[in-house]
Amino acid sequence: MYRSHNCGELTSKNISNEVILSGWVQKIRNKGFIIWIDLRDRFGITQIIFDQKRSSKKIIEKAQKIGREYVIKINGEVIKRESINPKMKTGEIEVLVKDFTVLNSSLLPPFTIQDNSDGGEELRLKYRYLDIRRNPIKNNLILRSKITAEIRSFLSDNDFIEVETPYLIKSTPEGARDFIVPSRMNPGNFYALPQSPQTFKQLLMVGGIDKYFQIVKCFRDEDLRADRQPEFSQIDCEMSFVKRDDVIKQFENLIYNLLYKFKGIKIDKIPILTYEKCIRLYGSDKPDIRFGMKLNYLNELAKNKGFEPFDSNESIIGICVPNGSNFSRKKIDQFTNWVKRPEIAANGLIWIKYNEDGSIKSSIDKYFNYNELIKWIDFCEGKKGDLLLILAGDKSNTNLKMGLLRMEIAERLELRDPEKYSPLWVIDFPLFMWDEEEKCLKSMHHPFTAPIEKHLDLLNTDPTKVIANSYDLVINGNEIGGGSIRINSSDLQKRIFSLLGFSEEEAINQFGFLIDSFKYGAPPHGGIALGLDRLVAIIGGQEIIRDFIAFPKNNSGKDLMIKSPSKISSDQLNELQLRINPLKS
RNA sequence: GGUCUGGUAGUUCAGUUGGUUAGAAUACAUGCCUGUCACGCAUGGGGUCGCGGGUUCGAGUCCCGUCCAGACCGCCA
Repeated sequence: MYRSHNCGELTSKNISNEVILSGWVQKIRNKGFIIWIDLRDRFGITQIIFDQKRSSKKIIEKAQKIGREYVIKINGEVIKRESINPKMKTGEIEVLVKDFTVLNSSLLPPFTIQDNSDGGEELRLKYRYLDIRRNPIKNNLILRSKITAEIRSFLSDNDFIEVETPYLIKSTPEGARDFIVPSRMNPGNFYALPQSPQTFKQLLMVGGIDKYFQIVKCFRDEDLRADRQPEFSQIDCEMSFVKRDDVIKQFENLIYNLLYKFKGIKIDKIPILTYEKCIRLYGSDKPDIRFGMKLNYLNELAKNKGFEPFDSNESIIGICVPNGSNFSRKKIDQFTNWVKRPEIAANGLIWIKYNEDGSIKSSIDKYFNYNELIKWIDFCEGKKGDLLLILAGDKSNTNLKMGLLRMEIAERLELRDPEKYSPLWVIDFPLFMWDEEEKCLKSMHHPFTAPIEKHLDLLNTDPTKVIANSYDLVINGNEIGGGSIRINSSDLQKRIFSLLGFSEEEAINQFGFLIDSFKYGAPPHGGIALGLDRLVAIIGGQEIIRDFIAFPKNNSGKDLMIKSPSKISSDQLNELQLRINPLKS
């Protein structure tokens, strides 16, 4: 028997019990007359003790050879500690070791296995199996497991059934780059890994499944970010005979349940904002609404007053930074430099301090008088002590730049409270956007998204104005999920493909199975997909998803532990009838 | 594909204007310590300064190239 108890459960109730424990050596405190070892397993830490007075010489000598991260099995008696540790769950007791076995020794780990490890990111990924022994990672995985279980039970209770869809599917030009898998039995042909089970879940609706879900891996061959991995998990759902508000209501309940169960927070009804309003008020389609600092459009007040930077630009936008009037010149310059970086490429940042004493100090004092500037501050809903920051630029992107600045300021001022949760539905996205590079329309969401009913005619006259019957779920500035009511008519679907520049032949070739299925009584349907990794990270109070995934990829899409991706043998290439043809760079 | 930042002890980092034997903390080893729990004290070992080239009397430090890592932009229907 390896253990009678785990390392997290013994308390003063167990005093004088004979127990067997197995685990890893977390920490050795050798005082000479006594050796204490913190023994760790998944459930916790129990202090075990070797004592000159109470243990045999042989055991103590043997104990001297134990090292960090050795796996040992001990048996002994639970005793009350002479000095208790109130910080530990098991802090009232310790186990006096009668005998022990080294089950396995350990090399010295390359970083400390502690909550605050000294290990850097790269090293921790290379030795991920050691990193997982640490509480922060282990607890993230436990949280993920619990959230996943909760989601499964919620959806099952709501009559959803889980159906698996294939991973080896067909590559299509729409959307992100596919990961490609060569087919040995069909040389020269390739499977693609799914970016989402989109078409399959729609076919399940045609198949009468009605309410489907799947917690499913999806794959996108695009560059990584803190919140983006090439393989990621989605809570993929689809429902039949629903309208937008039915889907929103159903998943609002799910989010309510999760935040209540895991954070103890009862959220109000989730607000709904249109895409147009999001962009106008926040300069983003995934705004963080935990804090204010909304965008204000100052054209009417500030233009044509003889200040060239305003007069020569299409858009003048201000935001009020709460309690920003006491910022040093240096701090404001940091923001100016930030917006001047090539990623933002603003010309400059104008600042106006509305001091606590009612006075005003600004970078444009020479051009505007007190009364004018007060009007601007009023217009931007500023109050004494605030700082008004203004960007001027093109109509098309100045609001987006201001949106980025808004987030940067919030980040630096720590306005993004990790204990606060502000979900938001964003609706009424445009169905299409114009791709300037390829000179064609692209789907904003995906080509199976239905337009809102009253815009069906607009498809023929002005497709860029058509609003999609879609919805995104945003939490704290993170896009957690998105979905739509789908097209279920083969004619409309064909029409959309044609607007996207597909020839009839291409559309049939790539999505004929879906278009055909719609001819056999496809019910009205819609759904949503939530990013599980992001959702778990957000509930875990973070925005970096990496540590909520057991074995993630690094910034360059590599697994540093197994060293993938890697070259394959020439035999494997031959079997697949493939040849590597390096392109000149 | 682009911009920026970094690479020095097992680990995390410091290293001034280019100048003697490259440091700290932590980890590790040894010894001491009669209740530790971030134990304490003493001693000790530990370096291809990412790699290659250049400038120089002299390079961890300056220049060029390259590799690796991270953040961001593009990209991510």
